[in-house]
Amino acid sequence: MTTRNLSRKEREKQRQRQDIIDAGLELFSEKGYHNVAMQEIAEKAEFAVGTIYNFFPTKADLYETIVRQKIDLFEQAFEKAIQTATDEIDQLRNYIRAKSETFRSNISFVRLMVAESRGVSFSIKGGLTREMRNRYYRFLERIACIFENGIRHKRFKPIASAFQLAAALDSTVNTFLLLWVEMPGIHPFPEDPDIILNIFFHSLLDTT
Amino acid sequence: MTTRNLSRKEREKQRQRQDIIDAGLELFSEKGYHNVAMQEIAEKAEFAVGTIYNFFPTKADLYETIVRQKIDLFEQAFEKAIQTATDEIDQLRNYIRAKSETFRSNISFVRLMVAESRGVSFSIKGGLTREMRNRYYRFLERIACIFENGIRHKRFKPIASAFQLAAALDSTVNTFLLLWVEMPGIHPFPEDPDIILNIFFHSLLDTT
DNA sequence: CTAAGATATGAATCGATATTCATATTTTGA
DNA sequence: TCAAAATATGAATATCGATTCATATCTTAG
Repeated sequence: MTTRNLSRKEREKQRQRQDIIDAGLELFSEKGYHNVAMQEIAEKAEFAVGTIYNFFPTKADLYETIVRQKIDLFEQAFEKAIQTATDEIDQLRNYIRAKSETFRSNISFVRLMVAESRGVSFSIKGGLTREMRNRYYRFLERIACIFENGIRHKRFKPIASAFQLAAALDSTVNTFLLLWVEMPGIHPFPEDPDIILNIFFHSLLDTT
Repeated sequence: MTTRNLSRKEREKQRQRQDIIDAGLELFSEKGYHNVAMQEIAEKAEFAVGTIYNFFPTKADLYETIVRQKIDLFEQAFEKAIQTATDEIDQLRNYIRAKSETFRSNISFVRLMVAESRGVSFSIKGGLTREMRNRYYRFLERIACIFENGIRHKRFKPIASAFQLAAALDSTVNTFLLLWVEMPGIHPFPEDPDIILNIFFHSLLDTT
């Protein structure tokens, strides 16, 4: 009973913690780190300011927790997507699909990243900035591997370095997603990942 | 003599104003809008705080002025580059070259944009955000026109909508430039614009 | 049921900094 | 050279908001 009691309590604590995180995410993504007061977060999460400080030592810490949690989620989703495919083309398809799904179900986080990607709030402490950058490069390397393999397997032509191809593809996907986030009516995100991939798969030049 | 005197004075005023702008740009790009105090800008520009307020009514106003000035410069450079070419391929080449040159000679501004693109500082007043977004879309439309023409002239194949092609190309160029800004040693920006264009011009798929 | 311990509360504190304005300095025109 | 007029100065003001902590409330275990 004691353990079970503790466990219930633990779970309750986690739920509260997550409520604060959710409130923070929503507010930060709407107004940006510096334009949100702890007071507001407290109100949104239905706690007193002081209580928030029982969970997170500082505002910056709360922010970092939010970002890390989401980034972890994103990375996991992408990695899983890539592993659930055999040939390189399918890997790219899956990664685009995963990215689109994860974006769609985490729009407020995407907004947060768009709003202050590497900016201000991160540079409070230099640490998170560097960490995020490194994580992103590692991710690009991961995509680059797919191109690397594709080239080795003679499925892809080496029209650029694997890393450049990865950067080009990922930035294109990002831009399409951002266009969709900002103007869903005018720039819907293509349901079929091949619409994006075709830009790379087919030659733009008409040599007829 | 009076007019000349006034003119000298005017020029002097402009120089001072520009000094403040330059100091602001450098500091904002290093530390982000919210982490720079007017005091610092004053010191860097070798003025007293009060003097800065003789030129700019508020900190936000100074910031907006800095951003607008640079954006204008960028837009002009791109437009000129596009106009200095006849066929579509050369237009794209020139635009990439112009973008790379303008980036290279305005790194601190680029840093500023990277750091807080649409974020915090803009949202002080809602206005600048929307303006920037609209300007960017107009610019993308401008690039899309090139693709549009290329497709009409049968130089390009319609592998995606003109706007999508524009978004894909521009985001790729941006990413390459950012990689270069962050790690010039590891990811040098390709001197030859064709290295980027080839990603789009040639088919990635090896159909041999 | 009760007291010790745990937790939540939010008013008060404290630091930071944008902005103002009384004063000092410089420039102008006679 | 001199006194308006213009301009520059920076100490003082005013506001904002992160963080603290004395107090109130709730939980637990005996």
